[in-house]
Amino acid sequence: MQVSTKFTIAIHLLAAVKYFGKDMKVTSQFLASSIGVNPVIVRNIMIQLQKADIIDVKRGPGGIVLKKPLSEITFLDVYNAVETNNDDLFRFHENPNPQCPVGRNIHHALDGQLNALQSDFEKDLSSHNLESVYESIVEANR
Amino acid sequence: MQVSTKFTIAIHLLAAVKYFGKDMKVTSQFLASSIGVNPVIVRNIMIQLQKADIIDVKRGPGGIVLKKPLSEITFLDVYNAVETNNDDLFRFHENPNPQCPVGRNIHHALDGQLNALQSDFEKDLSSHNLESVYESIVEANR
DNA sequence: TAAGATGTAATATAATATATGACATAGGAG
DNA sequence: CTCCTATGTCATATATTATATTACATCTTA
Repeated sequence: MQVSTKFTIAIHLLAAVKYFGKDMKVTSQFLASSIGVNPVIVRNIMIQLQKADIIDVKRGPGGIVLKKPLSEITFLDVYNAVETNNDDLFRFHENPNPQCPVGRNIHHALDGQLNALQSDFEKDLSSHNLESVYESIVEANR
Repeated sequence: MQVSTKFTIAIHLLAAVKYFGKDMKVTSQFLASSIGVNPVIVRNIMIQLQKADIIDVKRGPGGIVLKKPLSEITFLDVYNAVETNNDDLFRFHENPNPQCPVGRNIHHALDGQLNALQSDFEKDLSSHNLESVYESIVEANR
């Protein structure tokens, strides 16, 4: 399994909004060209980031605005905004045999540890924020 | 994204081998029935667990043997054995624009943190082992 | 040598990820 | 108030992955 590219695309998108936002109008078309994907992909991610209260999007003349400083946007915020399909990190096989002493109890025996692992992963994600990504890009262009 | 069911299937499999192995011959057919999946799925996972040096499989009369005590098999061992398609946890969008100051540097600006997150996740996985899963199943059947 | 189990190939299906064109609609700019 | 531009959204297409299944060759022990 892999985290989908929507995650890195969203981070790229947010860094680009911060980088270009003060000088020019940032559109989905422009972002799509910087990221290297179709504008519709960008628009869909924009919608997800809006729902997560991370950005504000104005229609008409267009314009994307960050609702928080990058230092307050964590990788977990972006991950949750974008990976909305399933809230369980681990997929469990669905038909363990209830007649079997192992099959009957495997779910209960595992769930606690799987949930703990998911919490750990989320905690790891929340310990990173977008400020350092942006800074690193600014640094590289100096 | 989600970790595939192969992960929980492999854990179920190993717990069942320990649980039943001393009293009876454990075959892929039997395991498939306990787990609730096709025997070929089980055999393929058996092959991956063999390659990872976790079990020994004898042909002919059949028979699966654990090569280590469950306490020495971590979730990371199982995860690595079974999730072999990609060794990167995060998939990166492939065509950031090299003409763009952000696109040109996003990879470098992110890679360090993504690798750190992967290491954290692997460390989390390695802090769990199969002994407690087995114990919990034994306990439930007492 | 026969039987039983694994190793493996071929194939089918469903779900997911990603890409793309088309167009209705909202909302500033003039 | 009208026009233009960019977003919101739909429909569809394609590739990849996950899972399921049948069939059979092959190995090993009894």
